Amino acid sequence: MKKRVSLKDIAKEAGVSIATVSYVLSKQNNTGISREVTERIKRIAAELNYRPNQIAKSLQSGKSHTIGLIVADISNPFFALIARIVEDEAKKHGYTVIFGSSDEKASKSADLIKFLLNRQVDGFIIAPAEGSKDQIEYLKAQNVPLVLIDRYFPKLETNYVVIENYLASFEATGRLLANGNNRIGMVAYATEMQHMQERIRGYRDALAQDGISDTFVHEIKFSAIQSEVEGAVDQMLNMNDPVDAIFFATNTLGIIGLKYLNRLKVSIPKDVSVIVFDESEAFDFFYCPLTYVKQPLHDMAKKAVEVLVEQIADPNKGFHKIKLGAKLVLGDSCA
Amino acid sequence: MKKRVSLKDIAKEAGVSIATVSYVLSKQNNTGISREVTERIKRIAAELNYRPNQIAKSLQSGKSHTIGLIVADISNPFFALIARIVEDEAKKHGYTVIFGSSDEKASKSADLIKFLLNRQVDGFIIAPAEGSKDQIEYLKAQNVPLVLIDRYFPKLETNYVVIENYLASFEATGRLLANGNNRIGMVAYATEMQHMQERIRGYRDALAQDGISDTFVHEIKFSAIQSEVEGAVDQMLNMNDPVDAIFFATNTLGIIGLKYLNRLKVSIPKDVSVIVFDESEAFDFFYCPLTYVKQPLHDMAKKAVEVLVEQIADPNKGFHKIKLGAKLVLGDSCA
DNA sequence: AAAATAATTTTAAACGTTTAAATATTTATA
DNA sequence: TATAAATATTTAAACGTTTAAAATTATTTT
Repeated sequence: MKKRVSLKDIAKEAGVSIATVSYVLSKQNNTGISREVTERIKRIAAELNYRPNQIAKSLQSGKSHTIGLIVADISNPFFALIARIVEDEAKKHGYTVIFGSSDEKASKSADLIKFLLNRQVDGFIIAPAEGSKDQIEYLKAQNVPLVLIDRYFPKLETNYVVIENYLASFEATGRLLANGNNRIGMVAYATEMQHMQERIRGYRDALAQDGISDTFVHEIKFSAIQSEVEGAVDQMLNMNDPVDAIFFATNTLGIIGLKYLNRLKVSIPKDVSVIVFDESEAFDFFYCPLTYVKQPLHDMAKKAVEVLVEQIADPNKGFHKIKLGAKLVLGDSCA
Repeated sequence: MKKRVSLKDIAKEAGVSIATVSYVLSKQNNTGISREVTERIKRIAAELNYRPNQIAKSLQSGKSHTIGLIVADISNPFFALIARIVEDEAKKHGYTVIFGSSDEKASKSADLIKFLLNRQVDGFIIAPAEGSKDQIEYLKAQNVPLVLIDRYFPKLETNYVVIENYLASFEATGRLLANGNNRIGMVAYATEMQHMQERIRGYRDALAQDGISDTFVHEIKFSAIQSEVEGAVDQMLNMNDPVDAIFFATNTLGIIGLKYLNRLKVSIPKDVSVIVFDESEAFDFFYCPLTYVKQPLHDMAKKAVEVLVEQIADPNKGFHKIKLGAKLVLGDSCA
């Protein structure tokens, strides 16, 4: 790689000191450098195609103007979209994004955090994995600006931007009930993470409010999603008194579950009603327009960047705890 | 943000010079530092939770151990998957990834390249946008290691990892012909980029080889994808002698086209046959299993990282020009 | 024309690291 | 016990930037 042009090169060419060049090039105006020298330096900088070395700037300023984004999996459309919005919003504020995928594993998350800290990111946006609470606490203790997204730890004071999982789930389940279903199963992830537990609680409370005591929650391990979802569906359909509705707690669970229901030739909503938390391009091709919970992803990601940038600028502002509402979009999948 | 622990802090604590600490901590062994001092320094470093400042290392070494990834849109599953694989492969080689989305615009691509150069990335993996040829030439002239992915410029000597677009398209079109279709339309993007032109050429040659002179290529502008795809489909179906098959040249075009065909209640493959270049989660929900071209995305991304890392290590190795085969996966959508 | 003031430019240190070269210390050899 | 040799440690410069403070030069003011 060709040696990059530095202030030194410009200084030599212009016959002035490095400092003079720096003043001219890094302050917008009023630097006390003469008009003539200013112009000469600017001309030479342009001629030599000077590009400031951001790394040197970072070392000097202690700011990298970089934010670390940690999600479960950047190839999951849910997170990919978040990443895209974070990228755009961050750029608006002059920040670059370095991302990493934790695969929902605390160990990978820890590696990523270390890695990104070494690279001196100015702050983090994290969709925390289960068991990563101590990592977040560590960052807090180090006063590293951070915003949790999508999930958070209720017992930990942090900035976060999440959605009203309980309400959304309560509403979705309520819709199934209102449509006459009363044996409603739920397929969720096996995780203590609050967002998932809230979705389950919303489901349970909705049933309880209707005086229904039979709940069927199937918690799926990340390590064997497909087989466990299929097992859960099998179980729910093969009970003595099978379910008449299934509520999938995420995008991925819904896709896998619906694919399996297709394979079983279970007809929706005739044989069983379905609601999915999250949307997906894929659902547009499902023969039956789905009823699903639409998360305000754009707002969530945008807000997260805003909060983070604010925290970086002034770490002593109080915590931002933001819960956004989700919308139940009605299709024909729960009759 | 709390002041980070530096070599200086450790040195002071240990009563030795910074250099000694550096030798102990950065060389694995045989540094000529006494056993006793070595152990003391290591202990103190651990106690203080020392983390090397990667930025300072980068400044000193001239290597950032970062690669820039530029794709059209990170939220497009095609690129999101590439990003994920690049991330994983890069990490294996000790590299971090900074990504950016060009939205197929040369101007955005130029901004991104500047931005990433300022951040001293060691090299680039780029899915180049139309009109970005001069940017790539500039990077070449500056001897910045780079690998093009998915697309390339035939007249420009660079490293690239792409697929055999012509062959794949030829084969796909051949399949439509073999199944008895002979009025075959194609929906592609309006771009001079070679990958798209090759797909169109493959389609044309396949028809020509069968002695069919009626070709219907609709080139869609990025600025109005949905309306133009729908217009193209309308036109193809409302001709005097309508098409009996449609070949969508990408993922996105296919999804939009199929959604529209659904809305028109056009039945596949009864009313019209369909093949799509690329796969998508969404296609799994389409009522008719699709015949599609499956790209070896994993190999492509992995190879791109390998080539880039090799180029960074030794920029004088010759260019790697890699074309991977794609596979036609048979469904029931072309009868 | 000297002194005071203002305008311009340079020096030098700093950010945190690496590393060649110099120096200091210990151990071995004669 | 000098001296040579080997071992251990430090000094100093460098990477490219910023910026306070010092120095220089030019312009006013008396």
